[in-house]
Amino acid sequence: MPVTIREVAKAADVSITTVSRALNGYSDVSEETRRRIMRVAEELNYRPNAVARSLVTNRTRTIGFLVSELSKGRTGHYYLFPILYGMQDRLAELGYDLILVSTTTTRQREITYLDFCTERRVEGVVAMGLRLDDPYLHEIVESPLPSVVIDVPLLSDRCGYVMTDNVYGAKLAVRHLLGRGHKKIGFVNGHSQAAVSMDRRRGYEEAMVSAGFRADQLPVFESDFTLEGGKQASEILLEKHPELTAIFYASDLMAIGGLRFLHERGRNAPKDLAVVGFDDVELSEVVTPALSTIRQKRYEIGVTAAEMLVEMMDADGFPQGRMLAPELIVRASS
Amino acid sequence: MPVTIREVAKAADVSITTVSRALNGYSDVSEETRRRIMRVAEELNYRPNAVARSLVTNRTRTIGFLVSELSKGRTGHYYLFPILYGMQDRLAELGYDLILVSTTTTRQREITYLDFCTERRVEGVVAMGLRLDDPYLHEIVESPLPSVVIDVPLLSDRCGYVMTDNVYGAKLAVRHLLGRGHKKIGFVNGHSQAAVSMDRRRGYEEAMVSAGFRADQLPVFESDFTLEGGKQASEILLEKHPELTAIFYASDLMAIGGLRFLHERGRNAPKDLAVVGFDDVELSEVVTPALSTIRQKRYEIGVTAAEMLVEMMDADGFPQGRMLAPELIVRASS
DNA sequence: CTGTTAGCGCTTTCAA
DNA sequence: TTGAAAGCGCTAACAG
Repeated sequence: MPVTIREVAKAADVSITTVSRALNGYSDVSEETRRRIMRVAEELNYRPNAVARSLVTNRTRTIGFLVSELSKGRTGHYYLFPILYGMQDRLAELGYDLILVSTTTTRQREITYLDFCTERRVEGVVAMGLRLDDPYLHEIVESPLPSVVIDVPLLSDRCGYVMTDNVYGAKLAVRHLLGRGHKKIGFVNGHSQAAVSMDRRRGYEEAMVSAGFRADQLPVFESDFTLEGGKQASEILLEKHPELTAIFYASDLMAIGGLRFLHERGRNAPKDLAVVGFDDVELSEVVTPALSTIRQKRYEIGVTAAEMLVEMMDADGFPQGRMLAPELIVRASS
Repeated sequence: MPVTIREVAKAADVSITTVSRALNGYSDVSEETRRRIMRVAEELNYRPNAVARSLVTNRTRTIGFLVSELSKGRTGHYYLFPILYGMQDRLAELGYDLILVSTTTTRQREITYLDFCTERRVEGVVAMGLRLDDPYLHEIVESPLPSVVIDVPLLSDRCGYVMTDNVYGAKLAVRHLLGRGHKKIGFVNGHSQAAVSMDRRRGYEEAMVSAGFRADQLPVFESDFTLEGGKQASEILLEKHPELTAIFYASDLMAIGGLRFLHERGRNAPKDLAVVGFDDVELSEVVTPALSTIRQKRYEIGVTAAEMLVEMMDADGFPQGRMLAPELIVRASS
């Protein structure tokens, strides 16, 4: 059993109250006593029991991290890791820890998201990977628990969001292709239940319309964000629109699927088709040809989510929606 | 503020003890009382405070999850996600939750792994991504806290491990290639500070020696597990040993790098070079040509780690080393 | 079968 | 500048 505050007090010959004050940096302790207590605590290797402290302060400094249904073989984790790291790093600095909120709550009794957080006295939640038709989405957004969702622009009383400015990102991609002289630019979108899909489509359409194309005649195909999906989408889209000289994909994985499709047909990017993706996952830099893409600042998204949440919790800040600027990365594929 | 047990007791007109007993499923409560209490608890939407419970039971049902230095742009997360899911799923069933143990402990004051776990009263730890020269490794293995490490065969008083039988896996790969008629089989290994590298090399060597080759003349090159590393390794190894007709890579990512190298040179697997990887990450199925590989049962590794740890914690089981059998997956690249 | 009592380890009034 | 005492919400003897 670990050392308790009582043992430290006894060894330092003071009351536990004084130990508590000394160790928590209160000013009303004489320097001499403080030093003695610190020394004793050190010698005994004392570690305050966070559980006991939480019970009295009513603060657990615990943040829930929820990734929806990711266990089901989704490929989304190629995208989310840097976000997680950004969150974790910043939260550690701010003195918070992350606990994973299981979505496959197969515990003895079924337990909801909010029940879990209530029992554990989780102070706030960051959620990602949520589809618009995800049953959790509503629960999280409407819950009184402070929360931040990634990539879903829903604001409520206690829920903010962080995401990339996808409309702008898509425009960057299209303008880049237009600038390269392309006129026939297709778009392979992600599934319709992702909020980002709508924005990326809008960005694509607006940029194309600005360039003089008719919105209702744009070559668009809806896929599912995966590599395989991107491959199939490319085939279908190019069959229907053989005149295309460029395709913008709403994810790197789909774009890589496109590259693969081309390769299988003995064709190549950027010669036969210019290819631009979205996300800038690690893979994009190393595929052949290296993939041009719209970089999302994923680590920063994580950091921002962390700070926003803590501000809601600690400083009574109200929920905000924050858009981070993406960045065009030109590589070999376009 | 959430509802407390006291309020439930008052509303149900019993003592808090009885409420506790009823809700925790003790038998010494009359059916009628129990039902009444359950109903009241339900109505009030009562959720027991896990913090308070932990303080008295001295159990937090919290497991630490440590991934070493993964934030530093490592590509290891392609591998580890399914392990995490396996753990999380099984631990949820067993009534435990995962808390992330930050390795970049930039908190106000520096705090070690063990300090963190002590303060949070973490009951056990699963660690992965540990290099043999990782400073955490020693600390974890020697710590009195029950722990399980993934992919490092170090056993101690309180630390067990789970990993794939890498020697066997490598042998499967080599035998497969031998069976296809290959005689000149090279090996691209991961970095030397990974325990799995040693085993995979041993498996390769033993299989080759069994087939009549001399151990000291085998074409081996040490790389770093990454795609880019695998690409470079392929170039170097093939330059030095142009006679090779097959290469076995110690990771899928490196093998994919190999495929890419071939492609850039206008050559192809399996015609010009048979390629086999290790891990069976999601990507391997969708690259072209689809990658033959040694499948690690990653979800099962996670499940096993969870069960082993819980057995150490709950049932006073002693630490074990567990090897899971890998599986040869033959696809197009060989 | 139920209630009383005594803590778990800590923080926080309130007095001294 | 220090200590005594109360109590956070719960479980667990021990009586009755």
